[in-house]
Amino acid sequence: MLQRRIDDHAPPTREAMREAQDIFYKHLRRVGLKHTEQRDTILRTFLDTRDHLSTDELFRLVKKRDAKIGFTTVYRTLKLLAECGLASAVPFPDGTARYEHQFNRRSHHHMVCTECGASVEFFSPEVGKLEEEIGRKYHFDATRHNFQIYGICEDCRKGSARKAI
Amino acid sequence: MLQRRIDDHAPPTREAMREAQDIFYKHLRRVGLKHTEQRDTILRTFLDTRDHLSTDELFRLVKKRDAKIGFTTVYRTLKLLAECGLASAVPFPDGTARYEHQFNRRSHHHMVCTECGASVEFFSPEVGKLEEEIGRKYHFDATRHNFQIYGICEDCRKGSARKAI
DNA sequence: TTGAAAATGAAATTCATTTTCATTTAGCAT
DNA sequence: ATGCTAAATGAAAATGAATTTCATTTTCAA
Repeated sequence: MLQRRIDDHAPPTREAMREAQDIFYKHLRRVGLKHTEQRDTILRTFLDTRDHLSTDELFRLVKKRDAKIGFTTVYRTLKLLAECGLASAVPFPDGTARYEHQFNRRSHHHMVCTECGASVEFFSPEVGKLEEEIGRKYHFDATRHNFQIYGICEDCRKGSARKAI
Repeated sequence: MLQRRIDDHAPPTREAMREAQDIFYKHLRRVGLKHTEQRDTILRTFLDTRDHLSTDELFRLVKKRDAKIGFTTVYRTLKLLAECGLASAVPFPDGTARYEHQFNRRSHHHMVCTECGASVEFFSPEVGKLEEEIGRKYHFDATRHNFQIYGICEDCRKGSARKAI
């Protein structure tokens, strides 16, 4: 199931898309890989989607644009995107690996509803500060963090309240 | 590989062990399940170990105490322990599900070294406060959270510095 | 244009997790 | 104590996501 995702981000501008492609192809050249149409399609599809995608979900979306692209290629491209920082894995409680785009995004975190699976983004600069502080305190060279809050969202709370009447 | 784990917690006292068993067996009775020797052995083994255990790792430890206990039983018991709050899953970057004990533990978080996989616990009451605040702000009934910092630990930093010379 | 290196995608493999099922056990009622 | 019934057990099979293999096709630099 596609994860519903609530945030306040606009879709990527043509400009941003271009920049992301640039980053991707620079990365490919750096590690001696080639520029292909499939990789292009996969990158675009990924950037056009705001949800947290599993490999399989991205694969389905990619197939709509080019039915000949295989799962394996999507899988490998997603890894490349993660390598160059355009995507990053978000651990979700359903066990599958999900990716979100990382390019041009404010540092953010997620609230995940354990009932319906919806995830709501939130922004809290404090969390970033904590990362720094704690890294310093423990002599840990902190590069990134992960913060999720689990609970029941308003909709589900109302839903089950209604049922209870 | 067993995750090295650095924290400042003492092994469980006989007292704490007893209390945990009590919680477990009350839970079993509540849901109409039975008290068995296998479950007892598994609980004890789990509590005696401070590391973050995957099901398979716990299984290996349990086998040392009673070679006849099967993987399936460990797997199912671990789920029961999670149900009654004695264990909880910690999402690790290696993809496998890992559990830690939750009984009588302060709320804590993890720093994970992306190089050697070691995890260091830290305590930060601020994180709990953030959970509350944010839940209130977004009308989200927050029940728990997850906070991990990724980076390079001091040992690995020294190690690679040495290599570079 | 051409050839070497890389990419592709279907299929096979791996591996953790979960389920099935025949057998054994716990614990309640007698 | 004894029998009974629901639950527990554990070996094996099933599942399903992640990863690898390999024969074929494509890219791109010379």
